Amino acid sequence: MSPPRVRFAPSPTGYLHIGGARTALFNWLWARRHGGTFVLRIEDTDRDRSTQEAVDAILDGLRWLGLDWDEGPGVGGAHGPYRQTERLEIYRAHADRLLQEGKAYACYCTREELDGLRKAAEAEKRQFRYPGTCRHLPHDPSRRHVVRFKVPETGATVFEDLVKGAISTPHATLQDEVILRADGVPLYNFGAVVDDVTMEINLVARGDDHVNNTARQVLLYEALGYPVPAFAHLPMILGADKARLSKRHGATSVTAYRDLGYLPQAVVNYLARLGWSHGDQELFTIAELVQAFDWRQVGATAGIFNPEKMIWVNHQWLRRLSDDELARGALPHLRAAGLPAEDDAKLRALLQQLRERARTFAEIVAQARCFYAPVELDPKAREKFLGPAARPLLQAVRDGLAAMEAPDLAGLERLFHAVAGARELALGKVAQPVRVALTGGTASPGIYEVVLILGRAESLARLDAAIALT
RNA sequence: GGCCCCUUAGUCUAGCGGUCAGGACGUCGGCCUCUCACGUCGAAGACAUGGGUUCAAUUCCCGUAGGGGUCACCA
Repeated sequence: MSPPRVRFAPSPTGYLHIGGARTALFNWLWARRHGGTFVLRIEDTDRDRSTQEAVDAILDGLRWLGLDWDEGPGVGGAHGPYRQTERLEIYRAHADRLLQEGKAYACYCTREELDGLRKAAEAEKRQFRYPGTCRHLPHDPSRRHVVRFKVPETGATVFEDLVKGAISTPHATLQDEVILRADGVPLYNFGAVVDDVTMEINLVARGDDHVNNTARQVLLYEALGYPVPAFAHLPMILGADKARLSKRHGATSVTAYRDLGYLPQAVVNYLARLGWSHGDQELFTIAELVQAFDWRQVGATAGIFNPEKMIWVNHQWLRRLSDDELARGALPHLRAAGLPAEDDAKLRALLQQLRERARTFAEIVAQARCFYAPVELDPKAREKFLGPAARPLLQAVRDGLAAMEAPDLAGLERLFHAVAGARELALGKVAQPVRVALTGGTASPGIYEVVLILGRAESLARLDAAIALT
């Protein structure tokens, strides 16, 4: 088989969403696996809904995920342009050929007439189908017209889908559809086919909301006399209620996950495993994905997006980050939250503690807050741990710490054990009040680490403040 | 509604005629322990349903039910 030429062809009507990202990912993986070409094409023929901002947002999302394209906007290529609105002559030429060969015809029906017929059909609870009004009319180029493709009335078109197997569509369910508007802008099926042909795409992988378009497209390839590419239709990604994933289900844009503090390789990992598998393996590096990906392991069933699993995957990758990567990744989020963090020893020590406890950069920010901002006392924690009984304990720890010139792990351990031991208390009886005093809450890294990260002076200050409250 | 596709635990999945139906997220419990987390040990939890085919069906075929998709001068 010749090297794959695959494409991702979003229409720029919004940001890059989770489903689109997975489609792009699978295409990209296949191209990279086999040394093929990944083409990015912008399908902006819906002029009312397409925007440049959306184009930018989509490119932005793809770049963040690391899905680089070999041909397309910004990088060019031998099959450009890569925006459909810049390819109008190409569609026109192909439509003219179909017209000349009698495989398509000019249709003069107005939108209003058609809408009327549609409404009538609906009133009678009939399935609307274009009646073929203009199918045999002589062509009059001077009249405003669209171009309609002649679909066979009988028979069926069958194609072999790489993930779903043979799919058959009876022609009776099809109709002579419009392929070119009066202003020369193509409709989806025609534009996609002409582009895929001229861009030499040999495998079309897309969401399975396109299965019903495929027969029409196959018919178009055949009418145009071009080879039909292979098809792979990926099952939809659904929300927890099994409805198509939408804003109702929470964040659906890729960049939202970036802002929420997810790692791109984690998003890629999760998305890859949603609908594809490789034995029992859950965690994949990008390189492993490229090496293992195959259409045969892509499942045919729709998948439900599970935020809990994705956050787990993210945690796995977060924990595996090098110290440098972790600091570099966390810093922007810390700063964005208004915390005066620097890439210094304090941050490194903190992150070392947090990487096991926080699953996203957002959680890192939440857990780092009390190390960079004044203590926000949790009322419940205060009530339970900062009562009168805590006073002598806090005082003892405070005095012990004040007596240490350079606190270290061993010294602190001795101090806490001494304070607890002298009163025959469990260590926790001392550690918890101190924890609340230092962090404001009941959950944190180990108490010695907390003291060390805060530093002697700040710890003493917080202890004093807490003692004053008891 | 027509047509197309799909159906293993709450979720993602392994399975490709004979398995105690495996793994992962989540959930619950034990251990570890200064809290949380990590780690670790363990538990509950699935082949939608009815017919075939076969010595044997989760696996192959048909029906039913359920879910999804699609029926535009949107993509």
